[in-house]
Amino acid sequence: MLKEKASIIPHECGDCPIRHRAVCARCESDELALLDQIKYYRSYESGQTLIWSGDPMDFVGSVVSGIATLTQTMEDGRTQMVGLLLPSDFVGRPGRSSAAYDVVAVTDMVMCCFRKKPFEEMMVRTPHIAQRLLEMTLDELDAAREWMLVLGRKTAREKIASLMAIIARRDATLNMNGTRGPLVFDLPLTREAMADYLGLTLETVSRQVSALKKDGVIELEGKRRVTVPDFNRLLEEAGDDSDGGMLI
Amino acid sequence: MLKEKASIIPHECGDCPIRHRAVCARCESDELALLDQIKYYRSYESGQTLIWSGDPMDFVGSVVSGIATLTQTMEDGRTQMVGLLLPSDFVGRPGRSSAAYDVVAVTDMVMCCFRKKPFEEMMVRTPHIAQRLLEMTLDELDAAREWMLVLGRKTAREKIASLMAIIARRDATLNMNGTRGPLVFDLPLTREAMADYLGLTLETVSRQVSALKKDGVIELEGKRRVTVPDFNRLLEEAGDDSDGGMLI
DNA sequence: ATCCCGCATTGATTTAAATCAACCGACCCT
DNA sequence: AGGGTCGGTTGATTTAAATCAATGCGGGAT
Repeated sequence: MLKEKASIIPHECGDCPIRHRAVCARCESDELALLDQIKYYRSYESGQTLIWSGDPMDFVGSVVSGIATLTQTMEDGRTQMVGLLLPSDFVGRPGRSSAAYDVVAVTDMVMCCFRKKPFEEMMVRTPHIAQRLLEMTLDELDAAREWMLVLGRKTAREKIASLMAIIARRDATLNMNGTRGPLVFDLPLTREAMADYLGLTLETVSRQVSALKKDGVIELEGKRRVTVPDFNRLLEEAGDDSDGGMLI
Repeated sequence: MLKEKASIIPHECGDCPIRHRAVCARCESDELALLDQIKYYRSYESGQTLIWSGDPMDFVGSVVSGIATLTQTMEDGRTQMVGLLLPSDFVGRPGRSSAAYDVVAVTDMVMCCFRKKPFEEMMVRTPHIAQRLLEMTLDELDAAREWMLVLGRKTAREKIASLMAIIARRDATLNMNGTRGPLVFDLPLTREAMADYLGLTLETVSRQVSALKKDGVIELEGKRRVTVPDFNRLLEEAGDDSDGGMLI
């Protein structure tokens, strides 16, 4: 792995890839200029822990590129993923002094950070930021509740199918693949991370992925590249209303 | 059950029991006066479904008294509770036209409702409302993530203990029982509702409640009234850091 | 009283997923 | 080339919880 350390990647907000999806999405250009003054970029390597649960949190920020996980761990080591952070997702909670979860990079990533204090002050004066953050938080809450159904009531096979459907769907929206026909995407997670997301063991994940492949629900190229020949079939396997949850 | 139908219970906001915890908590008296103009009360009986998933939602509101559940149901009937609504909790999502979950009263209840349109308009002009709603939504998201750990990684016994701990804790904060010594509270949920919350069957819930009782972790008076002689013991049984999650 | 009905408990058996364990293959590093 | 590590697969066995099945019990209604 070539570790060219491009540790500071300055952007103009104007051509920021997450400009219209992140917490700044609703900001006018004058508000953006203010944010611009307090922002700074940080990059992290795959595998790095950005934030440890319980640590003081002196910044918040947006994922610009790459993927991270939010996880909770019990004393005996059992871990549950509670969030998957994709580009434009917000990290940290204004008004909270210490982190509630571990945040771990699963790919190399770049974050657009704000020191917490100035950001909080700005939030009070800039309703557009609070409005957008509310909207994003409500979306996250919906996603969390969707996952509660997956974790509490679905079988291992349905869980895997649900995860595939979610990744396929977000991949389609992120990359604007409005295409009919087979969906192709890369799993951003290891089998173990998938297990932590789904409340399973990695062996069960491996078995159920193999089973879905054997049954033609998915096709695999290597261990990470997935093709879904029939998205509705996948939704059926996920136990979802086969049209209630169409793309977008 | 005496069905005296006190269907309209007018309150002045000034002496509203949830005044300082609900979505209006941060409002100044002039803002409160505006809310007062668009609010109305509705009451529901235990067992009544306030809102069906998928239905158009033309109001939002706050639970004034009583308890309701938020549930998701799969086609084959498997159901998962995804939220427990207590006094001061907010129902509905500004900006969403149809309900995403069933909302069911588990006791008689009173709601303080706002028609969605006027409420949304008011939110734009009244940052105090949006700020408070953001805060409440972030809290709910934390609670949902806590539940994801419970659902994904805890054993049946730990799940029951976790639920008891949560109910005990909220009962203590709601009723200001800052008392040392044994906690006493009533379970607001049937065994089946507990099962739906925890991703278990009602038989397993019943067995594990009996087991916790046999082991002296809880005491039961009838089927609903619970005494917790040692809260730290309960937290241990829940698999929680035995002091990380103290009251408040 | 007696008959329900909804809620709850308890027991016997089955089963889905966890656990324990071996092994594979790709990639990296001396 | 050889050894090591990491991520992944597959098999055998165990186990926690689900399922199937009775039974208990308290509160209305008749």
